[in-house]
Amino acid sequence: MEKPTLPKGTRDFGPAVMAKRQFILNSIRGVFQLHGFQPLETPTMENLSTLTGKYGDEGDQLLFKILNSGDYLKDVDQSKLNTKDSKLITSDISEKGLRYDLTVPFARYVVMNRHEITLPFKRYQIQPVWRADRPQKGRYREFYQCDADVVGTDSLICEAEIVLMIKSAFKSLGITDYTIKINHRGILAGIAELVAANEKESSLFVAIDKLDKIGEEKVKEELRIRGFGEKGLTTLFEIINFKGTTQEKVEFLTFRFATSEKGQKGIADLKQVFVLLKSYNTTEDHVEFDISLARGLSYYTGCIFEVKINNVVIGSVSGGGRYDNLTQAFGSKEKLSGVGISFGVDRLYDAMEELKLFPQEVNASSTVLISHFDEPSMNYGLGVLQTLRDKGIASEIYPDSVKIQKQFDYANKKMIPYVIVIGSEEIKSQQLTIKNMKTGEQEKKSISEIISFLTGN
RNA sequence: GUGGAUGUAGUUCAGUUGGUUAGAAUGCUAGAUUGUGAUUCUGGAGGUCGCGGGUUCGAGCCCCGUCAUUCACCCCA
Repeated sequence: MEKPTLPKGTRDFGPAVMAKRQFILNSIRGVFQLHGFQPLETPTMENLSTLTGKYGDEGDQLLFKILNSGDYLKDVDQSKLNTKDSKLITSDISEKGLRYDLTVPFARYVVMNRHEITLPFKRYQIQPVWRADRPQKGRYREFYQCDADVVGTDSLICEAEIVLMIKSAFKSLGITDYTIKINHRGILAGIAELVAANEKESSLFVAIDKLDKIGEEKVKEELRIRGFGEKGLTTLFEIINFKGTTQEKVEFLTFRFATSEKGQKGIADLKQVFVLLKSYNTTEDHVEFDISLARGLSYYTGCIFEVKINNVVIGSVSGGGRYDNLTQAFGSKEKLSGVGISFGVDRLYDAMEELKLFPQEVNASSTVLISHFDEPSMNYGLGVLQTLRDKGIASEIYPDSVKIQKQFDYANKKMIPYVIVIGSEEIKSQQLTIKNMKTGEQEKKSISEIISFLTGN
């Protein structure tokens, strides 16, 4: 028989992995709720018309499309079929696709439910998304995103709170060595004006975003190929190579952007965000104003964020920014500004695994296993089991009458810290043996003593 | 979409210039112990060497194809 396999880029999550994933998910969910965000879920599939055109040409190609049900070729024009050009007929044979991110479905939801949403609307969403690219390290075809977005306000308090939420989430995850990079599309636009990028803005942004990865020379090389002149390149690197404190960068750019309206706006926004952070009584630790941060998604218009964990070779674990026009793509006449952040659970997992940051406890399943020497003691154990569960102690009984070694092995494998041993002596004396599986120590206690021992009361 | 690497036991891997019956560790399983494990000892099961073809007297090893996994590019969480 053929061995079953998984589709490329997808994974099963066994109990040990799930325990750790849920630790991450619960931590992030807790942070979102603490900051006043409410949950939202949207369908796995969306109409293709909802998804296409929102992520650029590259993004459209990475959409998973769902074949129409039934006789999907029936109504396709024969001449189109004869061309054998699959792009021509995709719109005829597929009208649904899997969601590519959580922001676009959220925008769709806001437009559809505008009448019952109170602005500003703060929602969080934790669901898998799908992308049809080729998997590699830290890149999957199915992965989870944890998004928190606010729509309906231009307030930069939202930007500041994004920084706070990132800090708070990383604190509860135990990640200490990381950098929140922050920049502004206005600043990038200002740079583009200065180097006369004109129509080539996006290739300029893509190239400078790679600066810390491939280095100055390679970026220059790429930009020359894209048709940028030496004069522009000199100006560009004068700006993005500027080193200094946030304060110094702001002053430097204010000077350079004297004639750029967009650039000035970017500086003013960022300045304000840093002022607000101060009002929150938080430090600027981990926060870095990075002039070369660009981010690919074209819908960002204001501040942009990206979070990297240091000393781990993995892409960014979190990213986000402000977008002014997203709901307009769905025919909203009202201009709703939104700003959001997304955590990539799978990358956080990989990074935390590599840095050995998962607490030992997350693996524990039950607290107690009830083991027994014979059938009468197994039956007696059932009553004990129920008593423990009534007190909220996660517990289980070994369901077969087998030798004690096997029951202990089971407890060890499931990392159950305590085993209660029941035999004829225990039944007679009403004193059960409780064993600490780590130290091997054991003592006899009554059920009520065991309960107060395990619950710590 | 483009390029590289790797496919041998459940798992991690050895396997000589191509030579007889493909090994180890670990895990699994049964027993030294009829009330005590992770750390003793002994036995047992488990492999169409990814798949298909070719070269050869002979292929796990060489050649071609194919599939899978993985890394990088593009792009992205």
